[in-house]
Amino acid sequence: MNAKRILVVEDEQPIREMISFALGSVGFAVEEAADSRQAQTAIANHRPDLILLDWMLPGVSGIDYARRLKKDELTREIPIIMLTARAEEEDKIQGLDSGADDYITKPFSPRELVARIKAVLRRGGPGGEGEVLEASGLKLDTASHRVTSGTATIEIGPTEYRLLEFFMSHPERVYSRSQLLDRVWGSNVYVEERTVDVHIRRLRKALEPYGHDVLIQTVRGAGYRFSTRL
Amino acid sequence: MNAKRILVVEDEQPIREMISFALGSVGFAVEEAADSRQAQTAIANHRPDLILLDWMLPGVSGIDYARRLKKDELTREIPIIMLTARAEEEDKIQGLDSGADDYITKPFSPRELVARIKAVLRRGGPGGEGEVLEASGLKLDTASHRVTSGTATIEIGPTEYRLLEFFMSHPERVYSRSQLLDRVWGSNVYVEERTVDVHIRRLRKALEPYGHDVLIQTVRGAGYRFSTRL
DNA sequence: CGGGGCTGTCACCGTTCTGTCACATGGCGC
DNA sequence: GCGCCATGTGACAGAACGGTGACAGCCCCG
Repeated sequence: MNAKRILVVEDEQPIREMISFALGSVGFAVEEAADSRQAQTAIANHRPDLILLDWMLPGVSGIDYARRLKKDELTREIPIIMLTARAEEEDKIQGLDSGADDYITKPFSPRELVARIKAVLRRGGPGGEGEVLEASGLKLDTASHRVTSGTATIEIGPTEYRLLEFFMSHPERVYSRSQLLDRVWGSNVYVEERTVDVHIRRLRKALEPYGHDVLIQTVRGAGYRFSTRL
Repeated sequence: MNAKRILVVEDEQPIREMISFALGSVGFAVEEAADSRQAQTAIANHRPDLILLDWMLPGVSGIDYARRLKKDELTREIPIIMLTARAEEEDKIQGLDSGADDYITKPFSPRELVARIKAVLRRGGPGGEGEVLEASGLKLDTASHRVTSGTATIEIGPTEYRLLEFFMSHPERVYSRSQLLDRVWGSNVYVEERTVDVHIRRLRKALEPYGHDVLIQTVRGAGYRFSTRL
């Protein structure tokens, strides 16, 4: 596989170099840009597979730039990870609104950065768009973000959707609450393990009218499992 | 599951004790160290599962110490959470390449501390590969945590599962009650040896409808054996 | 600023599991 | 056949575990 190209847009040189070094040393092809103009040039030259975008940029702010990228047909599909120094909730929300695929709060470890990048790349990666997961008549269309059973559409919340998507793409395997938190919620989210139970219940409740709730199985003492077998 | 060991490296005694108390009360096994020398000793004695490292330490600074830990082959894999009183950008930058896995800025709540520790520990190993153990038509799938015979799923409790998993991965060999307690229950658990008998019986009872109970054999005066031979 | 959707936490509850006991059963040496 | 001792077995109380309804905070949308 060709090395993935990462474009680092960050105005502070030391940080930029540190990131470049960290990513370069694990095999990514890194390009750097200090502001949105340089970024545009870089994108035009070598379309990156992912953009790391600093929150604070001189001139056009990172968040505005992210919006611009997501509006443009040519760049819309490039995943963006926002780097932000501030951890305030408000920032995070705005960051998500901007269309960023993920965000990382400074300070962060290189390991975490790499992990996030890989995670985001994985999402958009192979199989392209529009994968349809199916099990016992329960269908989940990743492209349209829709869950159906027969002709009926099943309404579920965002978290339940992510949970179901994870389960359906990793069936016949037990996951502990801990692992689910990691894989579905994200690695730097701090919530109670029992919260998983609640979302499992919400998911089951939504699937129950169609009889698909049996697919979500409890493995006492171990976690939960998605399985078509009883 | 064994309690996770946390090593707290912090020179100010009151803070150290507060942290110890907070972690101890939620079930972590806590060890304390006031400086990097004590920390080294503690690590040598009982390899911790995670290190809480104060930013400011007398002598070798926390950040230098973190770098040292991450260089050493033996300690590289131990996750580190840095405790820092200052939130300045400069410190963060330095923190970036110290190799720490997370950062917490003082003051912090015990709750947050615990949550982040759990989150970091969670990242560890996503669990190995799925192995399928088989004997005389009895199948045990470690990935899905399921025991089957033909098309039927055999329902067994957690302890019976662990017991069967142990037996199937160590077949044709006698284990005394004491050894089974050690390998299946855990090394520092106090239970009666006869308890093994009871779980053996429960396991046999569960396997009996499928005729697999003959695989669990009593060796009078020695213990039990899992064997496909009569 | 009030309603509605979503999320994370709790407290409470029923179920399942666990470790022990007491007693039954059974092999073995004498 | 007799006793002895190891093992099998049914019962049980307490603990652990997971299910569930309720609720408060949050944000978004009129």
